[in-house]
Formats: sequence, C-alpha cells, structure tokens
Amino acid sequence: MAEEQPVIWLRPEQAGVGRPAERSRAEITAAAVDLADREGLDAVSMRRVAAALGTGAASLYRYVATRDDLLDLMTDSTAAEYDFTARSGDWLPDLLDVAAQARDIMRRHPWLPALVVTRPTLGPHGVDLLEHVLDVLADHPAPPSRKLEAFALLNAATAQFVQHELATTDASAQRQAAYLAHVAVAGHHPRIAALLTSAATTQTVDGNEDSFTTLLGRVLTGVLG
Amino acid sequence: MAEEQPVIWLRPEQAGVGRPAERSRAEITAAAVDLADREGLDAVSMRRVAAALGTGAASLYRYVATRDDLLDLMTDSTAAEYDFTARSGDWLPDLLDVAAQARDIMRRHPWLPALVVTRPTLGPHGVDLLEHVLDVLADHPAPPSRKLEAFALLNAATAQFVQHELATTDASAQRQAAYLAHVAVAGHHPRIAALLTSAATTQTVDGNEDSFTTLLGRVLTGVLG
DNA sequence: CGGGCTTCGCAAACACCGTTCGCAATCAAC
DNA sequence: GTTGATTGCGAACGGTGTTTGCGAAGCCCG
Repeated sequence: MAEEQPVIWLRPEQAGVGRPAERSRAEITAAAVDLADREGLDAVSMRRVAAALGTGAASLYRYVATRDDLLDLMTDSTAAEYDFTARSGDWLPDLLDVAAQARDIMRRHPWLPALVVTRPTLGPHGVDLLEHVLDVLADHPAPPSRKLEAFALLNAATAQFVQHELATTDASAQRQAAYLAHVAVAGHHPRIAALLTSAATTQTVDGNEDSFTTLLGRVLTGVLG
Repeated sequence: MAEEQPVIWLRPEQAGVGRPAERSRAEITAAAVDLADREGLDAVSMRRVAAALGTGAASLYRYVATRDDLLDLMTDSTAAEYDFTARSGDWLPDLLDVAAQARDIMRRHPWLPALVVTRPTLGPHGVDLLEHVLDVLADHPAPPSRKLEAFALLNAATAQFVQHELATTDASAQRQAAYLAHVAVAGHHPRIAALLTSAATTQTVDGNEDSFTTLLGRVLTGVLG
C-alpha cells in the first residue's frame, strides 16, 4: 500500500499504532501561516518553518510530503475561518456574505490570493465552504455547472480584488501609475489619458469601501439568473 | 541619476552611446518564453535561460534587473499577440473577442494565467490592450472605474478558466475528484453528493467548447450595464 | 593612431533553497 | 527485555537568485 502518498488530507488509516501525526501537521501548518502572515510567502521555506518550531527542516518531511503540499495545507486551514451560521434565506445576500468573509480572510492573509488562484485545492475545510455555497444555492434553478462556475468566480474575483488592494499600497505600484501617466501623455493612448484625468477628479469621493460588494453582486447576478 | 532602476520597460534614455540593449532584452524574453512553454515556469531559471542563449547567468543581469522583472517582460510580451483589427461596433461582441483571444494566448502559454493573476503589470503591449478595451467601451455610459473593473475581471476570469482547463488533465486533479467523491459519500455533504451525481449524468453532453464565451458574456453584462 | 571611457561577458563566490539518506533515539507491545 | 516500528535530525546533494570583480571589446574624440 501507501503508493506515492495521495492528496495529503486524504491520508487513510495509515496503519500504525500511535500517531500524534495530526497534531503535528496542524502545528506545522499554523507555523507556516504565521510566517507567511508576517514575512510573506517567500519566507515560508522548510528550514524557516522548522526553525520556528524549534526543529530541523528534515523533520517536517515526516508530516508533509513536500513544500507544495504544505502550501495546500495552509490554503485549506484558512477556509476554517469562515462562519456559516448567519443565513438570510435569500441566496444573493448569503453569497455576498461569503464573499465579504473571503475578502476579510484574504486581507488577514495577504499571501492567500496568489495560492487560491494558482493552485486551487479543496481540503476538508474548503469542502465545507463549497457545501455551504451549494446549500445556499439549493433552491436556485441554475444548472449545477453554473453554480460551480459561480463558486470559482467568487473566489477568483475576491482574490483579484484583494490583490489589487494590496498592490496599490506597494512601492512598485506607484511607478506603475507613473508609467501609465507617462504613456498617456506621450500620446497614442487617448482613452487611457481620458481615464486618468477623469479618475483624478472623482478620486476618493464616493464611498469605495463597499465597491467590492456591488462589484461582486453584479458578477453573481450576471452569472446566476 | 539612475536611482534604483525603475519599472523595467520605462528605462529612460539611459545616456550611453551605443546600445544594442533593446534587442538583447527581447531575445532574453523570447528565450524565457520558449523555455516556459516547453518545460513550465519553474524551468525558467536565470542559468537555464542563459544557457539557452549560449551564455552565462551573470550576463543576463546587464539587461534584466531581476528574475521577477524577466517574468514581467514575459507577461507583457504575450500581450503583443493580440490582434485588434476586427471591430464590430458593439461593445459586448468586441469584448468577447478580446476574451477569446486572451483564452487562446493563455492556452499557448500555460504559465501565463499564474503570472497574470499574481503579478498584474502593464508593459507597453499591455497598455495597448487596455487602450483597446477602453476604446471599445468609449461610448458605454458606465463610470471609468467600472470599466477598469471589467478589464481586470476579463483577465482574471479568463486566467481562472484556462487554469481550470489545464488542471483537469493533471494527475493530481484526478485524486482531487476522487477525494471529493469520497467526502461526498462519507456523508455530511449532501449538496456535493447531489452535484456529483447530477454532473455524472449530464457529463460531456452539451457542447462546452463555448461555455467560456457564455460565462464571460454573463460576467460582462452583469458588471457593465 | 592612441588614449580614455563606457559597455559587455562571465567565472567565481555567497547565501540560500527543497529534498534525500542514514543513523540514533524513542516508544509500544509482547 | 527484546523486538519492531516510528520519529528526530545532521549532513549532504544539486540546484537557485544575485553580487562582485576583472578582463575584453567597442566607441568617441583628440
């Protein structure tokens, strides 16, 4: 048995006798999440995670098959932060509530958007999230495939939104904006120039705190009936 | 001057006398794109790109500030593959044409979706793309900010779509599906179970080749009027 | 032509990285 | 107590991004 170590959270009975394994796996994941929250995803190296736990890098491989698997565990662990108790009965507000929670979770874990988008995985907690979304949409007449698309879009759009949010405070984003302005005035890009001037006037006026909700609402009502 | 090397494609006059630099930069980018197309993004290391050009890794740093900048150059170079000559006059079909081209480009460069989503940048060609989209939407009454959101969503949703397309043929995706089925029958997830059985019956029946277009059409009509 | 200045190519080195191997230590069960 | 599996981990392998320094090549101008 034990052929090639399946998806990590599958991990069947694992034979064996005593196994504190699950606890250590959770601790490793927590340490990795902590590190990523504080220093970014690049800081999550096997050596540094191990050091945070007061042990050596090689020890981690008893609990985690590879670094990528650890990243999957991190992603799934954040899905445990959802709270599904509030239910209104209408699918749209309930989905928007999920989206708002997703946004908050991603704000807490700035490394999450990149992982969600580049390696979509459904661990135990991710499955709970999917179950909740499907349950909210249970009475909706859309075909199941479209409900799945809506779920994927909810994640992707939220990730994109938070990513953009984070990028605008970044230093390189300032240079991006400067470059855009430069290109616009340099000609050949009249639409961009127009957009920049109009953006300069209406800037930061409207309450853009819930621009996320209205955007996501439009996307969801567009995809689902 | 020359403080800290600005966004790479800005690169002002650079003083200097002779400079074949631009050509070399394009050649380096092309070599990196080639490598990524054939062996994936992880294969794009400075040493391997340099080897493909018959030179040493250190030489690349004369033309490229860092590996991340090379990745940005790769992303922007793919934006040169768009063709904006076809114009219908209606914004929706024109945007769907852009989306279809984006999908095809990403299919040609399977590493692109991850880059587009994790490090959104607008190089010279990316700016042309944005200009085109804004031009298509010039007569549309939506506020400029929403047009930008539509642009970002077009990219993100396309990336997500191609990513999913690629992932389903992957080996680990099979195990994901198996895990999902296991979870569903193991109980506590009735909605997922229902979805799996319904998906099993309607599988591969409908022509899903243009499911991308209909999905993107719904998203765009949802976001814009 | 000859110097001077700039640009270029690149070997070597540094500090990491993910991962594997092998062995010592630990623990469970009989 | 002995046996057998499970765990911890130092050391090593091959790779990575990036910096430094120096020699070679090119260009301009006198």
